[in-house]
Amino acid sequence: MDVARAMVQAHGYNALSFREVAKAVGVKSASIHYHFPTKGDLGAALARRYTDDAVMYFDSLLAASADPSTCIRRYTDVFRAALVNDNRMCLCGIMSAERDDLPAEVRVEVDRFAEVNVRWLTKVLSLQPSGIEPEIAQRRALAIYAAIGGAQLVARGRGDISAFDETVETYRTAGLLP
Amino acid sequence: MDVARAMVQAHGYNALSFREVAKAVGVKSASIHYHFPTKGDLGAALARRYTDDAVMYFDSLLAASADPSTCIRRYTDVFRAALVNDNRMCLCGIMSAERDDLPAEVRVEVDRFAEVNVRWLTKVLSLQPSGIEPEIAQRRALAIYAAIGGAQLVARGRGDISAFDETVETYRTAGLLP
DNA sequence: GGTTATTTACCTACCGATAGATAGGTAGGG
DNA sequence: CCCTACCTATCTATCGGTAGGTAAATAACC
Repeated sequence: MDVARAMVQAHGYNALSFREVAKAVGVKSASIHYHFPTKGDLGAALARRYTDDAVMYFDSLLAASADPSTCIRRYTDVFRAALVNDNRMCLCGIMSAERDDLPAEVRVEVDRFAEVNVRWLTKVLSLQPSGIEPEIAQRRALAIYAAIGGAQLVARGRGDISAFDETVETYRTAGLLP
Repeated sequence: MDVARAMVQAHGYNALSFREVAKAVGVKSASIHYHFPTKGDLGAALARRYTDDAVMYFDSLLAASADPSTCIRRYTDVFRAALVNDNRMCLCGIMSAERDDLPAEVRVEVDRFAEVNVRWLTKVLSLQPSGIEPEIAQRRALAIYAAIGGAQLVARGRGDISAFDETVETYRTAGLLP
């Protein structure tokens, strides 16, 4: 699954191949089918684990610090880390570009990732001492999620992490990020 | 080329198929190869025309109005229009997700699209009466380009144009957009 | 103007590679 | 004894791309 995840993060769901995964881990492609009968099963398992891991990490951030500014900083660092790690994308970010071609079981997991991200961001924004209406917080959360995803995509295209850093910093000074 | 462009906007470069294009226009795939010997030739031609059209339209916007706020509004409307039109993506936006797998001749065109967008946005931001340093303007332009692309991707995933509208509006009230 | 040569834009019929998926067999540990 | 986790072998579908042929339009020449 680690190999498959890396493949998708680098080249998208479509480029995920049973034969390539099998070759990388030293077995035959039929053996992968034994654990994941269809490609949709494999893709859904990847996205599910990815989202679950994210939820756990994000919750641990909130438990460690109630400061929105710090939380958001750690949040953007997660997306930054994907770029640092072999110029990869967020698994569900790159999959969402192929959304219409994904098997249904994969699509629901990709959608869930976006949902939990927005939900968590909404919660963090609501912690601000200044106070913010729930509906506004949710819109702002969606805007942040979209902006970070876009920044990751653009920075990866440029192969330049500083482009990501400067873009996120621009979001901050502009007032989009707390 | 219109058919091919629509296919890429909907499903990405990888899903672009000579046979599918040929079927849609009522010829055989070999006839497409006559005009575009390789898939890279076709993809590069699509991206080149797309970028050239964008440059022409953006320049006409600047000629029609020197007001940054109005220009940016028209700019975001271009990306909005793609969503309205069959829930499509920006051609080069979706291609940039597959950047590492693109033939070189396609990749340079995709990169050029991002470049001309950032350049144009930089020029528009520089028109602001408040005055802005060139380097800051360019960073801000990149941030805007990334944010709009991200908003388009997220809104398409939700199949909800109002998500795009609200996100752009949030960018505006936050101060990212003039 | 009429004839010939060339080019354009398509066609049929393939090729090799690769994809996901399946059937059926086998070694080994509990 | 049987189940887990692999294997070999193969299927069908689709991919980009090529070879070679053809009808019609166009250009060149006498």
